[in-house]
Amino acid sequence: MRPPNFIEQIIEADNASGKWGAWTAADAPSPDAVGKPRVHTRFPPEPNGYLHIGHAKSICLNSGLAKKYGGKFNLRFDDTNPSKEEQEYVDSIKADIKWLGADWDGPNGGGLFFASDYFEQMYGFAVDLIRKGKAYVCQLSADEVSKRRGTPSQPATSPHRDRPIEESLKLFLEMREGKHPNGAMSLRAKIDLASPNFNLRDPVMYRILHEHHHNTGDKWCIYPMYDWAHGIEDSLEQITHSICTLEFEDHRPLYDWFIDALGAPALRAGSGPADANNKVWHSQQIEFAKGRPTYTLLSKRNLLKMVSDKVVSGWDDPRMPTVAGLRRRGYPPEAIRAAWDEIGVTKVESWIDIGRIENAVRDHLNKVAPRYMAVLRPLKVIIENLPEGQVEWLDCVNNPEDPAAGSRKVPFSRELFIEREDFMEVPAKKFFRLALPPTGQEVRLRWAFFIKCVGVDKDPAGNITAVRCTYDPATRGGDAPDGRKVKGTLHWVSATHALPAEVRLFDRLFKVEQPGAATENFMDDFNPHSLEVVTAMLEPALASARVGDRVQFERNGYFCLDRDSTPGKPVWNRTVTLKDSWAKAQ
RNA sequence: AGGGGAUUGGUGUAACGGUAGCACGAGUGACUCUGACUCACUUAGUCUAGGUUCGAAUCCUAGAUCCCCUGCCA
Repeated sequence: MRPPNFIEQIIEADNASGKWGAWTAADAPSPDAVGKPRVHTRFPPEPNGYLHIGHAKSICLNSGLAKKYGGKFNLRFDDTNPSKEEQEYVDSIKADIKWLGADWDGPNGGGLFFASDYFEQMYGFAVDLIRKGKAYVCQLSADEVSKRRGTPSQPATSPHRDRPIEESLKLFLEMREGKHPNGAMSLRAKIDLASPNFNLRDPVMYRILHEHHHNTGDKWCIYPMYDWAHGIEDSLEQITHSICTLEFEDHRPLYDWFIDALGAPALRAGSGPADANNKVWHSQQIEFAKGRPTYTLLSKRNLLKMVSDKVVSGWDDPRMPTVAGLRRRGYPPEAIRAAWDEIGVTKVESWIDIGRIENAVRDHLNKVAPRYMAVLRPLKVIIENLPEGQVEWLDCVNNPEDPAAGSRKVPFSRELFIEREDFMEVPAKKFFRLALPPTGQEVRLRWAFFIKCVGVDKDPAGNITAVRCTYDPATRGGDAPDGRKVKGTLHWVSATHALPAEVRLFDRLFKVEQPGAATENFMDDFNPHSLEVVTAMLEPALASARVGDRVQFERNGYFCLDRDSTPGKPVWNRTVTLKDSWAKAQ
């Protein structure tokens, strides 16, 4: 068991002290959770883009915590800015999260929410704050607010700060009623114009935006800002631990200020549930560091540029670090979850070796992916002592790691394909595969027969067109009755039964670990060879594969049937290669 | 400049005043009907300088380096 991370330590301390109270029969995630300490997390995406592997960290963290501590996990769309948000993103985010296995409506699900569902309550809370003298309507333009922001040593200013409460109330109502154009005024919290933390210099709570909202339509023309809205959303959903990334650390005083301003004066950060003394549920904001995978870009701007410049085929291009891309590439959600769990959660900003994530993919697929034989770069082999037309159907083990996976029949005939790189006329040192005599040794064709090379055919240009071999019928199944051993085992496909297929071999999108670090322009580091397309020969059993199926092509890697496949024209994506110590040694 | 954070092998992490450990990577070997998987061994670390202490990654002082903050974005 890995040791608890710092967030888990906080939760365990809270559970021990009873800070958040216990689940009641009315709201427990399950009957046996009643009376147990509350742990309630959420993932609050803004629906303005596609989810990527970095978001997956937060999703796994938050939903994993709910599961681990028998609590609840909410999916909540933080849809407070209609000018950037669209229904399309709501749908894709839901699909991605579901696929990742974060159960907002499963056993530890707390439900699906929208910040926009709280707009009316937020408005009421804002009026409360104005009445308490803690917020005011400011008629400075955005530009002027910015100019008057001050410096670390000079406080900000606003001429409207001491406006009478009644006047702010009236103007705020007019804002809501649409009597003023965008930017004419805003509602600001009255906090501290001289604070060294600029977030506290009377931050804007509401701005005027005459825009259509994907959820509330045209009901509103004022929209709450993140800092004002987020704590309320957490509070209304009785979130216990509000987990966000490091850049919100200096927003925490503001998060706490707003909740305190609404509740009892004695509230402190993470003070817990509402009770007689606490009018407002005060969630605890906790910040953790994002993880940046090497050879990868995650910023929305940069991903968008790759999509619009068409250097990738779209947001779900299998080379993209988006959840949709990874899914299409064949990454199993279990592997993504395992990878982030192994990597851990801290406040240290770090680079994540992309190889770790790939390893997690191999690790999972090794256990579950059925094996097949497919030749990526075919070289013809002719078995001279096997008569034309004769077909041997051989039993092949589907998954040596999983006896329950059973076996299948694979045809063996006079003409076969093997991998080009599995043959050398003159074998290199420690090359255990097929080679010309006298140095060439006997090799095994997997689950089939031992074969020996007896010659090669070449075209006039000297290119090898076929390798001539003989087989030993006594080695049927792949073992010699006399006990002799071979050093190499090759995968193969019967040429007459082979299924041609397009196979897309992906490599990293960038040539360097930290794209853009050297020249500011990340496209300087773009890897022009990140996609290679080959026509491979597959064993016939693969004909029944369905889109999304994940299999191992023996000795080649893990592959996933792409949605571009059409009947008779399959397209396979290489998810990840197998480790290859032979290639590495070369 | 001011404010908020961070710093342990190549990478990611653990330690909560008491033996610096784990995982990944890398290297070597064993095994093998996938040069995969698995197994064994090896490799390498507390940002710096002082101080407190029997004892410091941990506490104190000073410094260094890196990240974030002056949107009516989230």
